[in-house]
Amino acid sequence: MNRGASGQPTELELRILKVLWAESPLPVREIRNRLAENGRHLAHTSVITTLNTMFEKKFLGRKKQANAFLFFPKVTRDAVSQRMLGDVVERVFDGSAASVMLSLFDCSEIDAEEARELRRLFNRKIKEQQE
Amino acid sequence: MNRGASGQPTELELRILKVLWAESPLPVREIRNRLAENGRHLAHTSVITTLNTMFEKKFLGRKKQANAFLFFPKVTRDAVSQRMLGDVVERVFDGSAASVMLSLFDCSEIDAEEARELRRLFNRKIKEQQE
DNA sequence: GTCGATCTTCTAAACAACTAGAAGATTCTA
DNA sequence: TAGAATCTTCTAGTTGTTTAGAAGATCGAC
Repeated sequence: MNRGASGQPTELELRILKVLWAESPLPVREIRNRLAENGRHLAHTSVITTLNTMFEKKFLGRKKQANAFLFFPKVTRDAVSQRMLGDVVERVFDGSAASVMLSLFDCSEIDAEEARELRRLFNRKIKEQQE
Repeated sequence: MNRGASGQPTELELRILKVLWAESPLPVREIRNRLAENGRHLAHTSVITTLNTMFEKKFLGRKKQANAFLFFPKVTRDAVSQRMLGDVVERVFDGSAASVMLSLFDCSEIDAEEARELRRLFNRKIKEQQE
């Protein structure tokens, strides 16, 4: 079993998805430019190859316009995020969401606004569970 | 750049680390048995090969006992968890821990006990930030 | 119609993860 | 000491990701 068998997008695939989540559909050249802006410089054909495998994996759709293809996402950002996070929760934290949150607490910045927002959510959840 | 350049343990490597975090040092045969108990059946030499690459990556240490090696972790569970989670937070959620928590809220079970514990942590954090 | 620009498909190289066989070394036992 | 068991190192095949060149198709300009 290869690690890629998990069905998660790879590092480059995720970058491409991010480009297309921000704006789509886009032609190859445009996607290539956005990647370059993010510091990822690739040959035109390298981008095409990756886009084609993503198309085969059903991560992307495409439609022909004139002579060129336009690509667009077939998966939502939320769905992918959930899956990738869920994968780590499962594999690394043995499925315990609470452990993940504790871990996040230690190593990341959460500003006052966010902290209040999250506390509110917990309050609601605790109330719900008391019903 | 290959995705492996991230320095994170791969799927199999993580499984092996988990075995050794639970008990160490252990000889190859024992590690192999524990993996098999978890549904991962591998040839003896496959396990050795992987252990050796993990040794080269400094994930593991080893010491000779009689004719065999005993392997033990050189990285803590907390450190690896933090790094792997941090990687996803960065790559998928653009560094926003709050987004991750919101996402966790939607898709995972958090029981009443945990919810109260987490609320308590948020309360403390909010107080700290008010100072 | 031809030339050049642009787009695609086909092919393939490099590398890492995973897998495991063959062969050599060591130790244990009879 | 001979043979069996066990352990290691060496080697190598398969697959997936990333990278990109070569060659063919298409379109616009002149």
